[in-house]
Amino acid sequence: MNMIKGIKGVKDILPEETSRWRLIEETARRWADLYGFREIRVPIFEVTELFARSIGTSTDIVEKEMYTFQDRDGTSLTLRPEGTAGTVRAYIEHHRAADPTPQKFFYSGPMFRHERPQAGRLRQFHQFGVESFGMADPRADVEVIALLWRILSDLKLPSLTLEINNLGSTEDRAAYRPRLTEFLRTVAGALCANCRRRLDTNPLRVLDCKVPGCRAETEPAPRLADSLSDPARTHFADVLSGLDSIGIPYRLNHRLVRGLDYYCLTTFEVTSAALGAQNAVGAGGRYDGLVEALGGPPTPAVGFAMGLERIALMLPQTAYPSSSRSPVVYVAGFGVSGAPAGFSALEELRLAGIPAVADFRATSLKSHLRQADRLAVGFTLIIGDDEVDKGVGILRDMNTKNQYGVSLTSLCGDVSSHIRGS
RNA sequence: GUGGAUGUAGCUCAGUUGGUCAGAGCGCCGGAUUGUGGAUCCGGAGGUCGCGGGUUCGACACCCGUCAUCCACCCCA
Repeated sequence: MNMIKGIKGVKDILPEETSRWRLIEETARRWADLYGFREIRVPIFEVTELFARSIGTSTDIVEKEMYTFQDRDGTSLTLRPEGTAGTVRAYIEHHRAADPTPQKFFYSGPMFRHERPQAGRLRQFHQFGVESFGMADPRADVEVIALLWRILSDLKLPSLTLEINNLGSTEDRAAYRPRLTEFLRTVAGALCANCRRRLDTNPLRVLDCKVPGCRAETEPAPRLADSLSDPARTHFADVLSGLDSIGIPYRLNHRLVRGLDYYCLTTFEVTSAALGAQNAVGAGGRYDGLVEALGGPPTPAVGFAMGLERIALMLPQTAYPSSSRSPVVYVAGFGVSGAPAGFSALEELRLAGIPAVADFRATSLKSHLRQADRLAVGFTLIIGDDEVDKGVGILRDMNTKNQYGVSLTSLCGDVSSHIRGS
């Protein structure tokens, strides 16, 4: 029989790892809460066209990375490759624009992209993200960036850098693009093969190329910053001064270009030197045109997404609680009358709100105590045949080795008073 | 999609130019301790050497193919 294995690039998160995942998710939720974002849960699959229209048809994600399949009626559906599209769709569909309160959402969950797996890159991965709708004010950008920074800082992730850039308005970029393309043609011979191809498809990305030769050649390229309209400049200046005013450190990076088509004005990315090649921990930006492009009212918006497994990868060991003995009672019931009495006691403790465990494989007291030790419980309740005869169990403190008699008829009260006393 | 590295016990890994090389440590189960955990000692279970071909008297080792994993390119969170 063939072993059925997990899908390439899709990982199990085992119990040993879930505590660090909880820490990450709970930290993110707590801060999002503090900043007035409310949780939204949108489907993990949508009509394919939603992603094609929002992310951009010429992006790698849409061109070759989507998990797309046909529904029974022939409709093309896609497993979400990111969270913004679905959130925007829900925002429009439920007429949230008509709600007078701020429409600020956060989400958390799996995303799917058919890429070659490597360190920090999986086919099913998890993102936590936020979207802030309706506010064109630069303080909305700052608020979102601050939230991202606060979450990552709270998690004490090492060597973080926040990079930020101004992409200008859609019109600014349209005006800049031919100027850049014109320049790039003059140095095309010295660029890498990928960049020569990108010259036509997405010239802005050439600026973001990591090949040293390309970087050197494009150094004298005309800068987008020089083609920006006054409103775009002012907006960006206000974002930067906003970050300054609340103490968020950043670095300007005029080469920073996000991969998704919908970004405009502010774009940002937090990277860590502690990761491998895939070093982006979180990223986002403003996407003022997207809601309208998807059939909603003109709506300014900003958001970010962060990669949960990348954070899990770099979360310091000290960040989550070490395994000290927990206030759990292991019930060691053994012998012809002790085993059933132990099983009843186990349930009794649980109903009284006392965490209790047992290993039904163990038959001797020795093997029970070994399991209790492995499970790192604080106490073991020993119930053998002798105890049943006397109507008294033995509660053993696993740290001090002290043992106390507890009445089997008033078990929970006796046990909990000893637990509290320790 | 492209490249490189690696696949031997549950885990981490040895295995010398092909000739008792099917091994160690940890873990697991049991015993020493007939009802008291962690330490020590002793014993035991556990492997189609990723898979399929080929070369050879003989392959865990060499060759070819294949699959998987990891890392990098690309791209991105």
